[in-house]
Amino acid sequence: MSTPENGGAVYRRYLSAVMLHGHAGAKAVGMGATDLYALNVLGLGGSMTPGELGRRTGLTTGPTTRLIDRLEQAGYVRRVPDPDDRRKIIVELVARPGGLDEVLAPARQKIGAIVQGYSPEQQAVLFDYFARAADAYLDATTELHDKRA
Amino acid sequence: MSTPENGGAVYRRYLSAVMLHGHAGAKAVGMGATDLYALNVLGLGGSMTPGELGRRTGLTTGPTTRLIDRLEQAGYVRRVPDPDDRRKIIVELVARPGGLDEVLAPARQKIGAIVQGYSPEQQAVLFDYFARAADAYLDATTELHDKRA
DNA sequence: CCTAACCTCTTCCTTAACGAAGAGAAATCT
DNA sequence: AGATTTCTCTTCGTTAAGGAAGAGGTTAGG
Repeated sequence: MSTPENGGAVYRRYLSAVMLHGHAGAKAVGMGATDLYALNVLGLGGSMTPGELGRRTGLTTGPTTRLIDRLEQAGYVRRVPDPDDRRKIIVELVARPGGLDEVLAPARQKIGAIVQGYSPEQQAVLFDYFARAADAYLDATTELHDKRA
Repeated sequence: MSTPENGGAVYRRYLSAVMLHGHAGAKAVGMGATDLYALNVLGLGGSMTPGELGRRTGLTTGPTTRLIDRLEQAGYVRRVPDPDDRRKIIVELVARPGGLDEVLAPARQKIGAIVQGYSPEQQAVLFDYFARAADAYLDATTELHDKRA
């Protein structure tokens, strides 16, 4: 069993496994790395314009258009006109049968089973951690992004 | 605060944040997606031959050679001759100052601080979860990989 | 021994993705 | 109203990455 003493190693292994799994899933549905990245950006940031998506993915306008083309053609995303500004377009996620979400679902079920093996109090600790850690990672990611600019 | 009721959403957000952060870090040090993937494979599986690495990354021999070339030139990896079989080469990870690990370190420190905010019993729950979840993800990744073959 | 199998690397070709620059359409400002 | 700014999209050229096929060196089996 793992203890806080070897926590660093345990955590690193966990992170690697998560990243590996995400990447493998993307590959299994024939998706490139930038596409997966963009999907995560949309999942976290909600619907946004191509310009905003390009900014957050670090792409210029040309590749951004084609990134959205790919995602739209694959059915992950939809282009919706902005009612307030007719120059703009809003890119929004779309539930896609047979898509990445379904490919990744088996793993999430396993995780769900693991989590349910804990007591309610323990589960509360886990979910509290998830929420806090997500914020920390998003902060750190923003810093990474700023450093590049 | 998060509760098990909205646990699915919380967890998805957490996963997206982790993946986003890894990808952003890789980009910040000028590393492609496959390179990051290979680094994770090596971190999880330990040193291995180019053939094995190629198999696990889903690459043929040509791109595998150049993948290792890139990683070696960037200082993340080292080629060592296999003492038992002189046809073989062993690729092993190398600690790299200024590399991906250091770029990602600030986030890990934040995570460390979060974890230390919990009681010892709660920390034990977290580390237990990390270990179990890593196994689950690795299993699921293997299944993904097999499905493609 | 000497042939067959194995492992890595090299070479050539194709494909995919990105950046830069500019066109077209719509909103904002004077 | 007219000019400027702001979006998105298109096009062109470049670069990076992957697949296929074969060469060179090494081990294993007849």
